[in-house]
Amino acid sequence: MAATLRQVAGRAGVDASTVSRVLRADPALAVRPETRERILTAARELNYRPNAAALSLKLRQTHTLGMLVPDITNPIFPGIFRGVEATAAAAGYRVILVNTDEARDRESLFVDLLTEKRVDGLILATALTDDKTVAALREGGYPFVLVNRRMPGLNERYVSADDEAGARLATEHLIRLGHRRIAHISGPLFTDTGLRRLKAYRECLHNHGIPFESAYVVEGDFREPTGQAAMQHLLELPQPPTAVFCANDLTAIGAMSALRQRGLRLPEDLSLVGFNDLPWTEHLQPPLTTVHVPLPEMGALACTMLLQLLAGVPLQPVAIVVPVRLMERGSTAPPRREGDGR
Amino acid sequence: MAATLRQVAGRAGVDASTVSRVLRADPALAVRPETRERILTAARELNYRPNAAALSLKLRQTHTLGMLVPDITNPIFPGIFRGVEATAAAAGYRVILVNTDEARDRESLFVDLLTEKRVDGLILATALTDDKTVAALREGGYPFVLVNRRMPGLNERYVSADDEAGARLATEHLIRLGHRRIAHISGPLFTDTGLRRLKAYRECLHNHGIPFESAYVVEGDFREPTGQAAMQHLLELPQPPTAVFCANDLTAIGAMSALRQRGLRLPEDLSLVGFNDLPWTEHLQPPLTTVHVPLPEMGALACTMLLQLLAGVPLQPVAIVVPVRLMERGSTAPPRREGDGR
DNA sequence: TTGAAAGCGATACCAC
DNA sequence: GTGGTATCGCTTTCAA
Repeated sequence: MAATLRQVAGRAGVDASTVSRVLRADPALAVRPETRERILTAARELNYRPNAAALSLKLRQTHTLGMLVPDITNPIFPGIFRGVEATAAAAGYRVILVNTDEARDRESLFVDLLTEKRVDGLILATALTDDKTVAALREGGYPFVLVNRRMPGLNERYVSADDEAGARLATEHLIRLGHRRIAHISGPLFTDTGLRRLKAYRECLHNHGIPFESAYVVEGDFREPTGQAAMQHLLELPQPPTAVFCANDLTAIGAMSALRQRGLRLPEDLSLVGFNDLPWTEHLQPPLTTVHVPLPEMGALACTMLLQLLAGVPLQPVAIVVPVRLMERGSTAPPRREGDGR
Repeated sequence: MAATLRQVAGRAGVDASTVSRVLRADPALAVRPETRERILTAARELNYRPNAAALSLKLRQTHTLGMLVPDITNPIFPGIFRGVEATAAAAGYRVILVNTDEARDRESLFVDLLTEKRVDGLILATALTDDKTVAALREGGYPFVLVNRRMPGLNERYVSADDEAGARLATEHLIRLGHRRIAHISGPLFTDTGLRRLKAYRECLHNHGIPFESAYVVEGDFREPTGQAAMQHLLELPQPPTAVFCANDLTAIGAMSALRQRGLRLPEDLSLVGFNDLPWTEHLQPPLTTVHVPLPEMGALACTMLLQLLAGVPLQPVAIVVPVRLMERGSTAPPRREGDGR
C-alpha cells in the first residue's frame, strides 16, 4: 500500500529527485511533459502518498497544530475547537487536541509536543492567570496563541471575548429591570475570564451607585454542580438577592436546578443571566437570558493568528477582542413589587 | 532549544549510538555507570528531547491516533473523546481530532492520515450504514475501530452502546405507564444508531400488541431544531401521540421547546424520553427521562481496543456492546385519564 | 532536463 | 563497553 518515492521513480524510469520535483515543485518547472506524465501516472497507479515523517524531518514542519483545552466536556471548548479545526483543515493542517482537566502537571506534556517537534504551534484555551507553561513558551520563542482566556502581562497573541462588556451588559440589564440586590456566581478566580467578569460586575454596580456586597459573590468553577451549590448558598442568605449574574451558562443551569428545588420560579421569584449562549440555552425553561459569544469564530481567528505566526508574517491585529451581545430571553424580569420579599 | 542526539554525544564525549542506547534501551544495558551518568547529565543540561519525525521515520510508528467525529458540537462526541484521549495519553499516544460535519468528501482525508503515516490507527465515530471509508480501511488492512455507531457487516472492532436495549427500555417504560399512542423522532436513518433505535422501538410496540403507526415516526437528525419541527408536526396530527421517544437528548430538547410554544406541559400533557443522558439533562425543567450511556467509558474501551490492535495482540473481546440504563425522571408520567385528549 | 549525493535525527546491526 | 555505518523517505544543491 505504502509506495515510496523511490518506487514511483523506479516505475517511471527516472530518479527519485525528479519525481520529487514533479510532484511537489512549481508547475512551471523545467520537465519534459512526457516525463512528467509518466511520473504522474506511476504515482497514481502506486497510490503514492508522501511519508509525513520523512517530510517533517526534512522540511522541519509538521503541518500539525496542538490545541489544549481544560475540559472538553464544557461545550464552549467544542465550539471553539470547531472553528480551529475547520480553518486548520482548510490550510492543510491537522490538530492534536489535548484535554488537560485543568491539571498543571499534564501541561508540561504539551511543551513536549513542541520540543519534540510534533506540532508547529500551540493554541491554548487553558491559560491560568499565572501560567508557567505560557511563560516557558514565551521565552522558548515558540509559536502559540491564547484563545478565550488571556493572561495578565501578555498583550498580544490572544483572541478572547469581550468579557468586561459582556458582564456589564448582563449586570446593567438587571439593574435596568430594577434589581438592586444582584449577586454573582463567578468563575474560578485563577482564570482570566472569571476575574474579568467579576471585575466588570463590580464596576458596573459601582457606576450605578449600588454598594458592592461581598456576600453576594460566590466563587464557582464554571460547572453545574457548583452553580447549584452556590445558588443554594445565596438563597440561604438573610437577605437573598433578587437577581444573579452567572459567570457562564453551565453555572446558570445549576442555579436553575437549585431554584426549582426550593420551589422558586424564574423569572418571577428571581432573575438569572448566563454567559456564552450555548446552543440549547434558548430551549431551557425559561429560555436563558445570556451573553452571546461567537465561539467558532473565535477559534477560527485564533487559528488564523497562529498560522500567520507560523508563516512569519507580522501579526495583523496583535490581539483580538471579539464583541459580544446580550440575548434577552425569559429568565429575567423586574423584581417582585412587594419590596423585600421573604 | 532543540538539542539533537549528536549534540548530547558531543558534550558527553561519546558516540551518538551510545547516547541512543543509554537514553532508550533497557536499564540493564552493558554501559559503564560512569558513562551513563555523563550522558544523562549532558542530556539534561541540553534539555534533550528526541525528534518525533526522526523517530517515526526510523521506528515506523507515530504514537499518534486519529479520531473522526461527525459533529463535535453534539455533546456525545466530547464525552467519547474525553475517554479516548485520557487512555491514549496514559499510553503515551496523542490524538488528532477531525470534525467531518457528516460530509463524506472530508472522509477521504482521514485515510490519508493513515497512508501518509501520520497516525498509527483511527477511531471512527462517523460510520455510515454504507461506508466507503470503512470499506477502504478494511481492505487496506489498516488498524481502526468504530465507536458509538457500528456498521452492518462489520462484526468486530467496534464499541457501541446497546441501542436496542436502550430503545426498548424507553418504549417499555412509556407502555408501562399506560401510553398507547407512542411516537418516535428518530435519528438519521443513514446511521446505524438511528436505525437500531427505530427498529427496537417498533419491535417493542409489536411485542406489546400495539399496532405500529408510520405517521408516528418522524426522521430527525439528532439536533434540536429538527426535534422541534418534528414535534410540531406530531402535534398537528389528527390523533397526536401522548408520548414521544426521542432518538437522543438534543432532539428531546427541541421537542420540549415545541411543546412549550403550544402551551403544553410536560409530563401532564405529554411524556418525553431522550437518549444519552447528557450531563445537564437532569437540570432541565422537568428533568428529562432518558437512557444513560457511559460515553467516556466507551471512548476508553475503543481506544484500548485500538491500542491492542496496534500491539498486535488478538482482540480480547472482538466487539463490545456497552449496557445502558433508563434514568426515570420528571418528563414521563401516565397519560391523562380523560381518554383521547384533544 | 535529469541524475547523484548529502543530510534531516534517530536506531540498530556489526565490529573491535 | 563503545564506535562506525547503513538506513528510514524525502528535498535540494550541484553537476552534467
